[in-house]
Amino acid sequence: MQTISEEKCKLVEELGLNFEAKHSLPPLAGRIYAFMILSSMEGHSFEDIIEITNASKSSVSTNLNLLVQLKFIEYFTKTGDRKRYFKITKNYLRITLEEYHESIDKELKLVKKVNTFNKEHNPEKFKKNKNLGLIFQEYLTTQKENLETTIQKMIAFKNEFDQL
Amino acid sequence: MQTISEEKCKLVEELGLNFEAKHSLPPLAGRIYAFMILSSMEGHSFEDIIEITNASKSSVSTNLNLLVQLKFIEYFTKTGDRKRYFKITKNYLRITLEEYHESIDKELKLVKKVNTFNKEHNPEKFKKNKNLGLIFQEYLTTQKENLETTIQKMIAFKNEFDQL
DNA sequence: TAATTGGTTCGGTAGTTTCCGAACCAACAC
DNA sequence: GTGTTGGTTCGGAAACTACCGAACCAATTA
Repeated sequence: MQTISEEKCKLVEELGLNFEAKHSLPPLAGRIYAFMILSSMEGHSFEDIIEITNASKSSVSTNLNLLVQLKFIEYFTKTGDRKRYFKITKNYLRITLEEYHESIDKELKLVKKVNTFNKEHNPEKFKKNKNLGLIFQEYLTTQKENLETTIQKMIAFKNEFDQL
Repeated sequence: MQTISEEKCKLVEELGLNFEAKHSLPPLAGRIYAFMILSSMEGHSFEDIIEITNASKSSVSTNLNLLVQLKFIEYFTKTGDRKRYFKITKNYLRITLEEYHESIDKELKLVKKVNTFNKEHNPEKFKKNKNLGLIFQEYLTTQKENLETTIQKMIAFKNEFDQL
């Protein structure tokens, strides 16, 4: 029976809630993901995760598969061992950023649409709020650009790292 | 019976879903808020909103009060008229940004906690991922700073505007 | 062959969310 | 007083979500 320290347990809950909210995942998926982030790279078996999360086989199966599908985690096998071992993907930070990027891009497009709509249909309101609207739009653009350069940085670092 | 154009109707749905997700609001609250953003500043009565959203009195009441409490919308009255008229608050963009700020601040604190934890408990993993982790942390810091300057800009503009 | 292991699929259930209608309340009109 | 208007509160229904257990399947072992 595997146990984890109380400190880790608490952090798993906190992180889990965060993932749940940020990526709209089911609670169990959030906890599994959080646990993986706080663990050594070696990989955890299906059974390990059942024990640690205190959840059923079926729930763990469903949520592991979900996380794999979303590329947050991946699994590997060992020769002469039918088990699958799970760990976070090497790219999990980049994937997170790419999700953020998509989200902000969507919001930016919406804001532009709204501005166009109001400019046409509520011209007085648009004039009054024009500058605030533009400040907001500018903010989103900056955030998006920062995301893009960060993603580039990560990719660059990854390449450099893999050369070693 | 008040009706709105199909174009506006579609945009309300799209924007509504976005608010729902970004601020974790009930769907109806999201739609009401979206509708307000796309309307003239004049204010809409309780009844207007019932007709436009095709929702019940009770649901509209609940969700209007929620939006007021969250300061996304506000209401005013007219002398000799018992009705309340609702419109988005002047600060709704700033409030949105402040919500984002709180959220990113929370995430940044968590990331730092996780880095500290892994540094102590999974030193090899930490060393491997150190740079990626720091890039991520740096990204969050930049986003937070951008939010802060944007909020300042909005406040500054607001003051300037009110002087007129 | 049968038994075990590792994991998936399916049906159902408990819990939660969102909404509604009916009853209600307060203010005003008659 | 009674009736109407503007809005709130409460109980419950419908829909959705997250999870579980049991049955199942496929690969391996005996």
